[in-house]
Amino acid sequence: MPGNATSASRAAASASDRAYTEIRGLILAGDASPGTPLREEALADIVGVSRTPIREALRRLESELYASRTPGGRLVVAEWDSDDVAEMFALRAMLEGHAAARAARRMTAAGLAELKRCNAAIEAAVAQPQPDIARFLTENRRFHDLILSASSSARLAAMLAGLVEQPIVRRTAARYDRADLARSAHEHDQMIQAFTARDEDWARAVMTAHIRRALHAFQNASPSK
Amino acid sequence: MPGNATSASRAAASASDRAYTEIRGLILAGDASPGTPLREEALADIVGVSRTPIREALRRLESELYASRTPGGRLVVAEWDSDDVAEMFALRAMLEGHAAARAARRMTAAGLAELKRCNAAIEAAVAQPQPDIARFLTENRRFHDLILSASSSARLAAMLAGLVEQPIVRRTAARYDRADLARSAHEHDQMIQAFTARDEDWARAVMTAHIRRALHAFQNASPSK
DNA sequence: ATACCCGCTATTGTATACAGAATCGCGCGG
DNA sequence: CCGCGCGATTCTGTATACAATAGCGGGTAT
Repeated sequence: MPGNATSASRAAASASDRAYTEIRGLILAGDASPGTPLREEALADIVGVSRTPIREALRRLESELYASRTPGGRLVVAEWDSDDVAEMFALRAMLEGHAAARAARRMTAAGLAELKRCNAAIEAAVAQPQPDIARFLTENRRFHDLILSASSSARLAAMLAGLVEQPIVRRTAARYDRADLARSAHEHDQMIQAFTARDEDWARAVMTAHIRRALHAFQNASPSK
Repeated sequence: MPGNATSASRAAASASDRAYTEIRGLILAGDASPGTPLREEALADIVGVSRTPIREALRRLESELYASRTPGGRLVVAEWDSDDVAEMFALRAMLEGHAAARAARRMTAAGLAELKRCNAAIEAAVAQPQPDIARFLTENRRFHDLILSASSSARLAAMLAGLVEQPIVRRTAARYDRADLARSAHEHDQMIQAFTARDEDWARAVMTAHIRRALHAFQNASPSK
């Protein structure tokens, strides 16, 4: 059984993608604290590729604000204060709300059926004696992705890509109690109803509320940070 | 007088930046129509740099949806249909509206004074017998940049960066008649009032209306496209 | 003791070289 | 006559080499 699951499952991706994932992982895990310089050669040694894919990964991380540039052009790990996290949630609420509104216009019967199956899986994961958080996270992500894809806006998808931090979602869900998890599923259900009714405003409002509630759950989970 | 003004004025920027600007220019000018393959070596010859900076420019253009990837990993000039342009305006309206709301909270006296001077310049440019469109565009951009910077959100700035297409703004303004231009200045003035009153919702609403009007001006200017 | 200047080193920016994958055209077979 | 497979060619992905520049530390003069 060579290697661990994480690296094995990503072995097929390109070197740039692996570099991106790995470096981002270092940042999000806190192994590289804010202000730490991101030196290309050092990272190349860590990831095990040359500087070229490292550079591409860093440019991407810079554009997503994981890293910031010093006056002299060096990259350092960016500071993420609570204001920025709140801003990320606010932007997500707006953009995913917009996605939901678009999706309400464009939703197909097949897409709707898939959403229902997906949320049924979420409800099942929540209903267990010990809620299955991992399952919840997987299916929750899928639920949101289905809506995003139903919105048929590549631009929206691109903008949201760098905004939906799974580590943040995970931390949020980890603090959800059963009632919160059930509420989430219920909100998803409301969205399905809004899609069925093709009511854009309703869909937008439910999605916005859904994400803003997540913001406050996250803030309660880590009050000082 | 060697070279032209454009290339001369950008000679100091890095090779990657020049590549980005030049390639984007080719796309926006229509020299490279949608579907045209963007081959790295060919572009390297055109721009006069090696493939490395070309690659960085292309990754950036790809992330901003100027280019899209074929199944095999080749880049081609992306198709921009009227739906996508409308979507860009919609997103701009949301995001700049959000920026205006944040700015209303954070606006300083100095920032407000600068906005007033800026809009005075716009009004002057509009009031001339032959409205000074170039001046209008410069100061208009500055006006919006001032608000964005007053909003103090690096993330918002990053998201809007790829969205505010000067060529589109230019085409829009080119079709504005004097009344439209005056209306623009008047809307700016309303924003200044909203900032003075620190009324977030007002600022957001005026900004949203401002940009949505621009969308319709743009659509009227090029009805078939 | 402190502030400034100079030279060295570390680090990024750019170019080039090489390897692997995808596409296109040709010839073959149905 | 059309479809399919296979090889040559083209293109991208990655590694390495070279150039330029920013930052740091030591040394010196005031």
